[in-house]
Amino acid sequence: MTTNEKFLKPYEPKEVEEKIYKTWEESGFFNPDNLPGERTEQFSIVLPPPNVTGKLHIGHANMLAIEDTIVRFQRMLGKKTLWLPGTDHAAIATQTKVEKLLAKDGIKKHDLGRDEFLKKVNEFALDSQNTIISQTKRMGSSLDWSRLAFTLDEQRNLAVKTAFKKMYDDGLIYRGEKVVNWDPKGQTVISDDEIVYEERTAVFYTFKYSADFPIAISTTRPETKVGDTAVAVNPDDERYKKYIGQTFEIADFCGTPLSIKIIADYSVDKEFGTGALGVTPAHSKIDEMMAIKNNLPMKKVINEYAKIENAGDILNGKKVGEAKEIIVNWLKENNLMIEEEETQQNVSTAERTGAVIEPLPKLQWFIDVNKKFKLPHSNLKGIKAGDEVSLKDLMKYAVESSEIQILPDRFNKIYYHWIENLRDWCISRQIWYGHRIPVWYASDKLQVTSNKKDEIYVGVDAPEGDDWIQDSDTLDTWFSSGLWTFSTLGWPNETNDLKLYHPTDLLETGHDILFFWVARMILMTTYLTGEIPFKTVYLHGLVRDEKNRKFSKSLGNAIDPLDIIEKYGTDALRMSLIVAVAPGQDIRFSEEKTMAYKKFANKLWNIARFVYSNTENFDYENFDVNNLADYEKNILAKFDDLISEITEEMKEYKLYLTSEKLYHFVWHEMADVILEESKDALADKTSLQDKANKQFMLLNLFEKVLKTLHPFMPYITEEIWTDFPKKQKNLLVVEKWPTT
RNA sequence: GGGCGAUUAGCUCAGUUGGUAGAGCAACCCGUUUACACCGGGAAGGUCGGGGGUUCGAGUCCCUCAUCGCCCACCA
Repeated sequence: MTTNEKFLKPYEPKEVEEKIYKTWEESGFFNPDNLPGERTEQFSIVLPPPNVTGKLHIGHANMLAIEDTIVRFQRMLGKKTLWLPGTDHAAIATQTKVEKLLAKDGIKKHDLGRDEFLKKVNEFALDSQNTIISQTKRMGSSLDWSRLAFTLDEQRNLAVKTAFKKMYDDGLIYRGEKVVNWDPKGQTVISDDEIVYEERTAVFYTFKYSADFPIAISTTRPETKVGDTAVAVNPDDERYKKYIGQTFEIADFCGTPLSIKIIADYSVDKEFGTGALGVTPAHSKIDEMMAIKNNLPMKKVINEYAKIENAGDILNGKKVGEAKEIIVNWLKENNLMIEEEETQQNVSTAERTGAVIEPLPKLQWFIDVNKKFKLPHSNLKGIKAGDEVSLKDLMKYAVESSEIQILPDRFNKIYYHWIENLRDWCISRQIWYGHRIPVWYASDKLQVTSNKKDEIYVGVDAPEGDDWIQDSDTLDTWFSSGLWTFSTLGWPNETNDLKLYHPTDLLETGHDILFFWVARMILMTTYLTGEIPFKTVYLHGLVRDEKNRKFSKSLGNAIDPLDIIEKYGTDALRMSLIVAVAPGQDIRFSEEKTMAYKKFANKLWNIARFVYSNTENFDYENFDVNNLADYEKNILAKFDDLISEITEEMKEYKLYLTSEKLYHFVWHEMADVILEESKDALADKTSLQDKANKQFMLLNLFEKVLKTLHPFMPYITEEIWTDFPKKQKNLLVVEKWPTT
């Protein structure tokens, strides 16, 4: 097909995208080792690994569009550019998904056993990974596939075990019996960050434990009251002062004997409820703290199935909901109920399963975020090797020192606030899919009970001898994600990649995982490598539908990016997700906007047709620029000004501004004005020199347009570039960004 | 309860360090023998949420109020 014939039809994305991506892959240029020319500066970024739970959604498309645009820009600037791909095993999410799939065939995971079940999960994960990779490619992502990583592969497992052992040896990982967030549906512990609060109306009951008990208390959870071991009052409260220190024996509280001590605590609000608080140490974190301070016994009365235990026969074995009814009725029958009042309450639910969280005391593994230790190596600003710091300190300093810059910067405050409220991170999970905790116990029983160092072996490899039993739990998925910037580069081995590409330049991700992921990466990386994980964090917003709702399967409003690509082409989709979308701001996805950029692609296509067909016998490369008239010189100079402006913007990741400016220039200046004003000369209505001047100007502008637009619209620009009249040229991917 | 964001053309949103308001879509008029109807030309549309302040000058900085939204939190 000749150049002219090709451009006679409207631009058809489907016909070029697959072909062009193949050309890019075969060129090897996505791998920084293969990039041409002398490249002394590096630019590196890791892909936030999508969960292997299924397909990509429009949010992923948004992320890929932004990152690929930045990466292509940096590569064209002449940097040794690495964008490293991977996927996340997403422990709980993936396991839950596979369990649901198996349930359709009537299969339960315990029927299969751990090994068989994991085989199924791995098959699913691999399948899902393949889908994700092919979808990612369709977005035009210039990822170095030769370095593909998975959070649960062997190399990452080595990193995880190494990190765990080091933290254990430094006393930063400990095993402790504490009140944790138990998910009765998922049958596992979850971290504080995996809790979602749901506002519900509840009844606030005010009652006495028994007729002779002097103080009334209020609660929304009467069913936990069989586990009470104290009542706390404010020490300044005149009403209750005289009881402080006394212990009351209650022979029968709904069939259960209670022993209640009256304690004093300034955290109790005199004005709230009755001004007295029933303390349930085993089933509330605040109560647990009070119990520790006052040396109160902890009485576990709710088990892992959210059923009552260790109470009287009336309640034992009852679900918490039933137990509540029984106790409420019992209180009424015995004239102990004083008041029932409706109130709004925040109920903790598990992010993944939706189950109501049951706080329970359990023996689990934690990361101590407050313990001071000596940082062995440090390239961090303001912290020397050997300085005493806590993990919290590290997380705070890294951002406070501006060594890490968060965009937009209003997220700094949110980040600091989170750190201040951060409690020890519970990292063990009672699920099968994930990194097995690298801890072995001297016997089976010890796994359930032991907290003593000499009965526990922690190591990268299993201990010698047959008697050791490995902990059956796995790690929170964010533990391995936290290592992502350096585990993907080969850590703990001292690889060349690690030296060249770490710290990475940018982390681009959604603001919804600032705590889950960004903060954990800063924690892990500063501690384990003495470096920051990345210099800049670019937080994008959530993509919502036209009615401003989140995309979800249950709403049925999910958009498959592949359908959009099918209709409008990848370049149009990318532009619609980038133009005028400020960082951190949620965006409303609109097909109309995508349509507008499909038209823009066609506009560009027709400019190509016009420029190429009007310069067919023109010798672009040997044209003497001194012959240009002021008219052309001014136009070219003006565009050069624009280029310097957008180059600076792009370096500051302001691609939402750049894309709009380029769009405006191409359509409303180049096409609407400059092309029109060139027509007379091109039709030989003026002089030969004028015609040549215009021909040169058009080609020169167009060359720069294709290059500057390439990061945003890689497919169409690369395709048009193949016909550009230059003898010496590379693929546009590795052409030099035009700067003056 | 604390923190944050938004409020700009009918709709969805940009507006970089303060210097006479921008885009897409929609709506209006005109135009089609060639780069493009996935188009062109033209016109219309905003006291930048209200009020106050700083400044020669404020969409932009400060204060205050209102509405909507988000995040965090142990009032049991």
